[in-house]
Amino acid sequence: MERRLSDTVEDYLKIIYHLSQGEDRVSTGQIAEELAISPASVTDMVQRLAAESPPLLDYKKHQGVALTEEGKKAALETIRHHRLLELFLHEVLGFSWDQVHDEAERLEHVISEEFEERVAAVLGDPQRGLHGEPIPSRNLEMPDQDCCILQELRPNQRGRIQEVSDNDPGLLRYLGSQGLVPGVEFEVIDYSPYDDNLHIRIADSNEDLVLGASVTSQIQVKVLE
Amino acid sequence: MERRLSDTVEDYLKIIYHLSQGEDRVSTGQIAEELAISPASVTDMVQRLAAESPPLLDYKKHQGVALTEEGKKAALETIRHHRLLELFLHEVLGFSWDQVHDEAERLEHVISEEFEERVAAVLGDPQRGLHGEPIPSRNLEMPDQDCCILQELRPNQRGRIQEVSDNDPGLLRYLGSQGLVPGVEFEVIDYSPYDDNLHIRIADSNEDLVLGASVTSQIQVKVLE
DNA sequence: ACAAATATTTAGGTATACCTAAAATATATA
DNA sequence: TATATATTTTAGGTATACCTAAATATTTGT
Repeated sequence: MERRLSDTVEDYLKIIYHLSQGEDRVSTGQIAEELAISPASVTDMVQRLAAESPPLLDYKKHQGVALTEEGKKAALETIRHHRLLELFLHEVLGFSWDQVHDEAERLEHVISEEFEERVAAVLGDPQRGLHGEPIPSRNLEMPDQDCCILQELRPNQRGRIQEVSDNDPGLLRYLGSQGLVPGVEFEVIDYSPYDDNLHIRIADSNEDLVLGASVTSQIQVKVLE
Repeated sequence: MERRLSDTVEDYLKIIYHLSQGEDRVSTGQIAEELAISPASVTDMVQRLAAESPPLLDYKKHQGVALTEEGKKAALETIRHHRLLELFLHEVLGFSWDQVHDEAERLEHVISEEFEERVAAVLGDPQRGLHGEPIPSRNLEMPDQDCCILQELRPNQRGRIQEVSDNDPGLLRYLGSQGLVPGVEFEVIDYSPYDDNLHIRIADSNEDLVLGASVTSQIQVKVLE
């Protein structure tokens, strides 16, 4: 059970975990897309990971893959590392919230259990990451959160920003500059069906923001009644 | 000039730097020994590194290798990372001085310039590492220190511990328990030529310590008159 | 100086993780 | 339902970084 996985394998499992959100199985094409490698390489790899003992993936030709329990644990371990590291880089070393992703992406594969535990302790065992993401617990339970995508809200609905996607530094700088950070509450004022723009008003503010789909699709919110 | 070197290449350069201390050239056999791989693999690699442009090593068949300026800079960069990380792991995360080496060994290859600079800033731009090692400056100048190995001292000589080797956790725990840490002054009381034992007395202490060659060879000292 | 011992290099081979091109299978459309 | 399109897989190939066994060069001892 205590196999040491390569950085590459950890990346595959992590990506498959993320792509599995809401989906039953994940296609090799999607994985290739995300990892920016050829579909043939992905087929190669997923066959190998499904052939491990115990297998990390469930794979059936032409039907995509799903994580096994084993693979899911490994993915959550890496995701826990990533999110703890992002928070640590910000809180302790003063990285800005758009700088942490790339650094964490490399560090997540090499830190020890010891490092993970000391970082968690220094941060006070946080439940949420820098961008609002839930952090899997030490025993790798992922807290489930019921939230939806800002893009899906319509006028008169109110919500609270729960999580923003962490991998586009430019987007993060923009969100930061507009005050669109986890915890902030807002109301949807208007919606334009043609360009999919959403007009929102942040609580305790009198300026409206007009956000396109490429922004609203990257923000997870909790709907407030 | 800004090539990205693999972890493996960085390890070769670092080891060659360390083995070069005092030596003109380093043999492939020595490198193989240190890296615990076969001499044939080392020959392979050093030929490749000498063939790079610009070359990282100077290599002549059967005559060992020496670092080029380029190779030396790369080695010092990795060594700077390593020593800053060891200090950081101890000071900020509370790792003990025998735990830091292995962790730093993995982290040193993946941290960015940004990370390096922030860590250096948090630590107050330290000149010496956790085990007393000189830390190369940001512009990769290695402060030269004139010190010698404790093993070479003889009765009536006094000295100050300058640096202890960082890679053997057991040895480090022992040294720590005996108060043999950088900065400590002592006097050599006796020397046994047959077993190469050194009897020393730590300043402001009344116990003698008897240290074998496997210990005294791992401690660098500055001789005091 | 020369043989024996030691060190180094060459040759050929392995696993990982990627690639392209071609073949096979699935899905969509007429 | 048959064909066109898109997706996935197979086959064969590359670079890195290691290996063992055999060949070659160097060093050591007499």
